[in-house]
This record gives sequence, structure tokens and C-alpha cells, in this order.
Amino acid sequence: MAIIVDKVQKRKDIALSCKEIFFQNGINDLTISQIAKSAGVGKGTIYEYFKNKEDIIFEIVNILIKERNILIKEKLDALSTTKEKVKLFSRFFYSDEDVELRQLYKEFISITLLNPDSEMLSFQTACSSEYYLWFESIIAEGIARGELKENAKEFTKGLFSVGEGMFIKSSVTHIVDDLEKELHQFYDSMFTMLEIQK
Amino acid sequence: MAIIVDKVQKRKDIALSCKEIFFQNGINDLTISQIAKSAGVGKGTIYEYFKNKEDIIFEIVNILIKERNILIKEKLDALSTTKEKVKLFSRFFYSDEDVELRQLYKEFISITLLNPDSEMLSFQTACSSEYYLWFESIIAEGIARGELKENAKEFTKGLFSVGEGMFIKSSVTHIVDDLEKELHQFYDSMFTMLEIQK
Amino acid sequence: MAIIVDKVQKRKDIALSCKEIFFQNGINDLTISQIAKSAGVGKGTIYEYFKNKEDIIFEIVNILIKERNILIKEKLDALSTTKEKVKLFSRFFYSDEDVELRQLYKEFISITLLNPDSEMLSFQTACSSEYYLWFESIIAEGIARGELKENAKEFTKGLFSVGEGMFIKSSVTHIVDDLEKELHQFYDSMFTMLEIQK
Amino acid sequence: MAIIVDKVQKRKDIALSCKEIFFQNGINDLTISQIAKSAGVGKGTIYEYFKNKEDIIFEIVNILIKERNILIKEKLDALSTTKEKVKLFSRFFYSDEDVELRQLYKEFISITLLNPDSEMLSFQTACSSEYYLWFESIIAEGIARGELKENAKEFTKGLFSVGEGMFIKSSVTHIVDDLEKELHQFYDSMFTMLEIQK
DNA sequence: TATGAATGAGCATTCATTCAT
DNA sequence: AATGAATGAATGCTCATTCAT
Repeated sequence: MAIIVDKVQKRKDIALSCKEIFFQNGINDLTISQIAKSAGVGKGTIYEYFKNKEDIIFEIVNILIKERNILIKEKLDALSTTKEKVKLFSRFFYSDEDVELRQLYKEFISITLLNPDSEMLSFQTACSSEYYLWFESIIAEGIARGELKENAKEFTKGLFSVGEGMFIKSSVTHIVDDLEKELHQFYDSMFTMLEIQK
Repeated sequence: MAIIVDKVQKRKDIALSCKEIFFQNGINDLTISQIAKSAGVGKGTIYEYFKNKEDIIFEIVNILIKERNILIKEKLDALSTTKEKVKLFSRFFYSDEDVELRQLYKEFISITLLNPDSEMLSFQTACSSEYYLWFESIIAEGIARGELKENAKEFTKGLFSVGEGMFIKSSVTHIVDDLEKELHQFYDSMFTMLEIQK
Repeated sequence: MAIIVDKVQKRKDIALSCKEIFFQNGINDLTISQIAKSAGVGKGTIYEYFKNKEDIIFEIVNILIKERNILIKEKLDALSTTKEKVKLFSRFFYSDEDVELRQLYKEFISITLLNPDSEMLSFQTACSSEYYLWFESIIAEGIARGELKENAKEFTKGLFSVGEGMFIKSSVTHIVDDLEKELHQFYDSMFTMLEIQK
Repeated sequence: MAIIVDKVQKRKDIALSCKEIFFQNGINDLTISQIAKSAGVGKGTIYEYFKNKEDIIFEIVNILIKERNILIKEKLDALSTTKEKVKLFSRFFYSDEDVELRQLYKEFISITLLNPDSEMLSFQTACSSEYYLWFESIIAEGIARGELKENAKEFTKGLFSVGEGMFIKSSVTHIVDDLEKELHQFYDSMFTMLEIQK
């Protein structure tokens, strides 16, 4: 009988094999030829495992995000206050360790803003939703634990979005110079108002 | 001297002549040939007045923004409360009347995220700064008039950025469904905390 | 021996299994993958029974032609005059019931014109010869029965080819508008000259 | 001012420059790169003068046909009888001097049978119509001059198409072995019946 | 000052066929 | 006998910018 291949695993193998050039060249300059070469397979083989170029990118990003999510989860568990947890979320936008993934995120946003096709939107929604649900539960938990006032819930989406907003502004203008400082300052001020003083 | 004035005027003429196709086709599908044709000049002539394609786009966007700013200023003056003024700013992200300019804004962000060259950043900074300074003074004035608490100042950049963040999220994911509602809700909650109750 | 019979039968089974997609997609868009899928076998298995893709098409067309020939033969026997019999042959080029086979015929001609390799020519010759021999005997019989003049024999190949010629012209130009009418008119005029008046 | 180029002439120049490779490689294997190279211009320049690859082919074929038509017209004028004139038309299908154009004609038919898009049909119609009108007037003239019987008119389309039909049959099968002989024989038999005996 | 002819790099994708198992 | 994973060649078209006139 024929060779049986773990399609799922091979997808990952191919995707991971080009992680480096993906980071180096960015999404737009990544060619199928490069991917095939770095994966050590023929170009045709790529299309046995991926529907198209976009599909490969989705797979890579998916893997990277999942890797990162595990780390985040560990770190979140290690933190005790809601403020620290919220701040941890915003670290992605400025920390040195996320510089590569952040660059991809920019390209992703860029592509989606230009071509908001449904697959792209769905993929981005899937990625973001997981984050947002975590974020929501952190705020809810903060209230439940008597750490935050009841109305903190009303600020959930705003607290979640403000990082994104400042990130974009800092990426496309000089208005936000020191993103890290600005974010900390904002969250500090917010939590001063939202935390129940003991 | 007269010649210089003509140059400035002709820049505007050329830029304005293609405003329509600019809105219709978007930035990426706007070709120099189209611009030349709609302006009634040769392709070479375009390069007598503009350094490159980007330069033309800057000119068009500049004109459009200035047009819009005049309108905004009028509307701001007609409003009495700080909350209303702040909300007016965020209207850009969802109002029907700004749909075309908003589309361009998306494309602009998209381009800048990919190619954050200094000219692009400077231009975007120039555009945003003016807005931000207005925004800053509105908050400051709100405090001065005893409408807002002193610490409202600490939220200026956050209040300014949250619209951007939700806008991006609503553009690239399905997480923010009803942008208008979400924004109003956030600002209402914020101002409940920031306004001095009488 | 039994195995050989199985091979022949399996060829037919595979060929017939994709008759539908063959009609739907045409020759060029029919892929080996589709054939294998619709036949419920692996791609490699196809090559156990067929030399190559062309071979599969030959098999399908062969089956379809044989099916059609039986029908034609029945209809021919039911007709009494030579003119009617000749006209029946040309029905293929315009009748609604042959629309699918006609489409394949076009594709077949198209392929053969581009790649007149010997196998293709032989196959087409085999298909056409049977028809032509019928046609020839019909004319001969018409003469023998005193229905047609002796010299009618000289027009055999012409009468046989004119349908093909008009069909091609109607397929690649707008010159022949109403193929059915033109053919009838031509045959009527011809038979007026060839029939022995009583 | 700018350089003024005779666009019409340059189209012809480019088209003619690749006449040779056109004959050698056939339509399908003719690449834009080859055309550009043989014309001594950049690939982009090709698209200043032609809408697409098909457009180039149309131009080449157009030129070749016009060249040939002039020759045909001269030869027609030199012939005295209608039979000779009609036979001259069919020479295209077998004569040695038309071997290259005939090859193109095959490819053209092949392409059009597969993709009968309107532009292709229109082009082919334009080419064929001119021929057909000539053919029609030759028959009409033959009748007017008392050379042919009145009813010869009814055979015009048939006489025109039979050459095409036999040509296709000889191209895709072995049924018509000696196309030249068969055609002559058919036309001889036809004219025996259509000519007014003196 | 105005023109417009010329340029050329760059890239995803399909699918018949093979052959190791 | 049956399979299905792997392969890789091959190509049209766009458009910002330049520069000779």
C-alpha cells in the first residue's frame, strides 16, 4: 500500500521550516519557491498541504500564536493583581521579546485593512477572540474578587482596545513616543479609579 | 514669484482633478496614467509638480483633511460639553458621511504599517498632531472650566487612542460589532467617572 | 483469462464512472484526481488500466459513440428514403439531444488539430470510418434501388464532408447562423439534382 | 515636445518582427518574452501597442491574410471560368505555398473551438466573411454570365464549406487521403451538373 | 515647460505521471 | 494489485519613473 503521511504534522513541519525566512522577509516577500526550498520539498508538494500561500501564512502564525499563548498563560497565572495581568497583555505591543511576532502582526493588520476578505477576517477574529475572552474573564474575576469596582466591566473593551490604538499610533506617527510608558501611565490612572481602595 | 504660486495652485488642481477616481479606486489602484488623464496633462508633467506618486497622495489627503477640519472646527464650536466634543472626534470612525475618507485612512495606515519610511511617518504625524493638540486642549479646557476632574488630563492619550484601537479591531475582526455603540458606551462610562458631579 | 476480462470490464467501469464530470467539465478540465475519486480508486490504479489520460478519454468516447451508434442504426432502419438517411447523419451537428457529445467532438477536433499524433489520428479514423462506411453504403444502396442517379456516387465524400465544414464554420464564425436550415437547404438542392424523377 | 510614433506602423513592425518564431513555434508556444526580444523592445512596450497576447496574434494573422488576399485577388482576375475560381479558393487547404498559414489556421480553429469567446469569433468572422463574399459574388457572376444554371446559387454555402469539411477530416483522420484530388473530383462533379452545356 | 514612449522585474499555481511500499 | 505522496516546469502582465525631444 501507499505511504501514509501525517498530513497535520507535515503541515507544521513545512510551516516551521520557513519560520526564519518568514521573520526575515516579512509576509509580502515570502515566495512559494523559498518556502519549498527551505522545506526541502517541491513546489507542488506545498500545494498538497496548503490551499494557497495565505494558508501557509495562517499555519505559521497559528503555530507562533499558540506557542506564545502558552507562555502568556503561565505568566498570567504567576501574577496576582488584575492590573498586572492587564498590563501583561499590553506587553506584546512594546516588549523586545515579541519584536518578530509584532512585525508580523503589523503586516497582518496591513493586509487585512486592504483586503478584508472573509477568510482573513475569520482568522484574525479567531486569534483575537481567544485573547479577548481571557481579558474579559480577568476583569470579571477582578470584580468577583473584590479587587475592582462593579463598573469596571464597562471598560473591558476600552481597556482591551487602547493598547491596540496606541500601538497603531506609535507605528504610523511620532505622537506616541514611548509606548511602554504611555500604556503604563494610562493603566495606572485607570486602575486608580477602578480599584477598590482598602 | 508668480510662477511659484502657479506651481502651488497647479499641484492642487492636479490633486483635486483625480479626487473622484481616488475615492472610487482607492490608493493602490490609482495609476499615474489615470491621474495624468484626469488632470488633462501628460504623465511627465505630473513629475514636474510632484516628486512621486506618494507625493500626489499626500497632496490629495492634505486637501481632504483641511476641508474636513474646517467642518469639524465649526461643529466643535457648536458643542458645549467636553463629552460631546470628545465624542465628535470619534465620529470619524463610524459615521456615514466619512465613509470615503475613512477608507483612505485605512489604506494609509496599511501602507504606513508596511513601509514606515520617515516621510510617511512625518506626514501622518503632521496630520494626527493637529487633531491631537485640539483634543488635548479640549480636555484641558474641560478641566479649566470645572467640568472635569483634574486627573482627566492623565487620560488624554488613552481617550484619544481608544477610538483608533476599536476602529482597527472592528476593521480586521468581528470582535467589535457595533463600533458606534461601543465607543459611546466607553466614553459615557469614562465621563461618568471624570466629570465633576454638581 | 478471467483476469483479462476483468481488466476490460474495469476499464469500462472507470470510464463510465466519470461520464458525468466528463460532460460537465469537458476534456481539458477533467483531472486524473477527479477520475480516480469518482471511480473510487487511487490515482495510481488508473495507470494500471490506462496508459495515460488520453487513453481514458478514448475509452469514454468509445463507449459514448457505441451507445449512440446503436440509436442511429435503429433510426436509419426506420427511414425509407436516402435523403432522409443522409439528413439523419447531419443531425448530430445541430440537434439538441447531441449537445453534450457535440461539445466533446469539438474538444476532440481541437486537440487533434494541435497534436495530430498517430494514436489520436488512428482513433479518430476508426470512429469516423465506421460512419463513413455506413454513409457510403447508404448512397450506394440509393443508387442500386434506382432512387439516385449513377453519378451520385461521386458526391459521397462531399455530401459527407459538407456537414463537418458548415459545423466548423458555425462554431468559429457567425457566417453560418442557422446550421440546421443551411444543411437542409443544401441537401434538398443536392437531392433535387441527384434523385431520379419518376 | 514628446516623440511622436506612428502607433499603427509600430504595431505592424512588432507583429512582423516575430513572424518567423510565430511560424516556427506556433501560437501556443509563442511567449511575450520572445516577441519582445525579437522586436528589440521591452516587454512593457509590447503592451503599449497590444491589449494582450491574443491581440498580437490577431495583428500578425491580419497582416498575413491581407498579404495573401492581394495575391489571391490577382490570381482570381487571371482566371476565366467559375470552376477555376472556385477551385482556387480550395487551394489554401492543400497547396505547398500556404503550408505555414494553414498551420496557423489549424491552431486558430483549435483555439476557437475550445474558447469561443466573442473577440475570437468576431475576428474569425471578419476574416471569413471577406472570403465568403468573394465566393458568393463569383458564383453570382457565373450565373449572370450564363455560365452556371440559376440554381447554382443554392449551393454557394455548400461549395464554400465542403473544402473546410474535407480539410478538417483530412487533418484529424486518415479518411481523406489525398485532399487535393478529392476536392478536384468533387468540384468537377458539381460543375458538371451546374454548368450550362453549350 | 511639457510630453509620452519606453522600460523590465517579479511570482503563484496546476496536474499528469511515477514509483516506493 | 493497489496506492497516493511527491514532483517542477512554465508564463502573462502592470505601472512608477525617466529622459530625449
